[in-house]
Amino acid sequence: MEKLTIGQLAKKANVNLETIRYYERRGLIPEPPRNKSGHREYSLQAVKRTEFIKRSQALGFSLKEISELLSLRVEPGTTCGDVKARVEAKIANVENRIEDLQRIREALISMFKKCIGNGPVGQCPILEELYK
Amino acid sequence: MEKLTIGQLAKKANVNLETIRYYERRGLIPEPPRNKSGHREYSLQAVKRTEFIKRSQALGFSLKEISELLSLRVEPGTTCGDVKARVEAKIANVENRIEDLQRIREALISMFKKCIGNGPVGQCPILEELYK
DNA sequence: CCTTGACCTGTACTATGGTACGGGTCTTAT
DNA sequence: ATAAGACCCGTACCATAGTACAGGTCAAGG
Repeated sequence: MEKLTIGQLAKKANVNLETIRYYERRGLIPEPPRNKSGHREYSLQAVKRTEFIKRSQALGFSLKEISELLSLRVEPGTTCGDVKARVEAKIANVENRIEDLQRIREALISMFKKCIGNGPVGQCPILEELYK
Repeated sequence: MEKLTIGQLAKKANVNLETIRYYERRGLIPEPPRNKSGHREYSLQAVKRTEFIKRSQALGFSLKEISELLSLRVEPGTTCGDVKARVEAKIANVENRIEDLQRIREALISMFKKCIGNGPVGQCPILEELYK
């Protein structure tokens, strides 16, 4: 069974070494055994765990939510539906954020159109609208 | 000319009193004159300034960007086009964020569909996909 | 007279997700 | 033998946008 140092794990998982120690402090990565010098010894499982965290982050989950997902995996009595519910909630959350941004986009575009783009800033319709 | 205390300004602009002092430290609100007791004395202009900040924030501008917008108003030689360019950049930025979120949404929905939703968490296709 | 409320200053703390650094130990190669 | 490199721990620092709190002053009302 291959063993990795923290530096090797960081390289394999493509994260900063300090990030690994941070995830350990946050409980996202289990504390690994130590060798006789007190150095952390990781298995290849730790690479997968780290990648899981990164993939979940890329899908919009916070580290707190990721801990919860990881807990689901080990809590007795948890079903697939529990995981599915998290994903469903996240989908709703992402959709809300998209709608907020679309409203913002509309407002910005409407301001943008009002401004001819030349002339002094004193009569800028954009600033006037923002400034009331 | 009506004068407002910091508390009255906070109430009128619907923000926390500490937020006003924070904006002053950040240079977003000019330091107002003081009365004989050293208390800040605001004009009604300060309400407008605070509302400008809040409106701009709601459109996705950071406090740093808002300071820049405010500086444009007073820098000599600034044109309306300078403001317009900021808005255009922000529109592009918002559109990018929308696209990112839409990709995330698609990925989440595809995971969601793969999961039947019953059965133990051990075989959950969502966790399997994330965990690789 | 003295308490209450609103203000003052400066600093610390919140959340989020890390990153950096100082000082110490341990292994490995030259 | 010793210097380099990787690791250890604990703490401080980064950005963002505030919020809270301690300890002090001041004016007005009961």
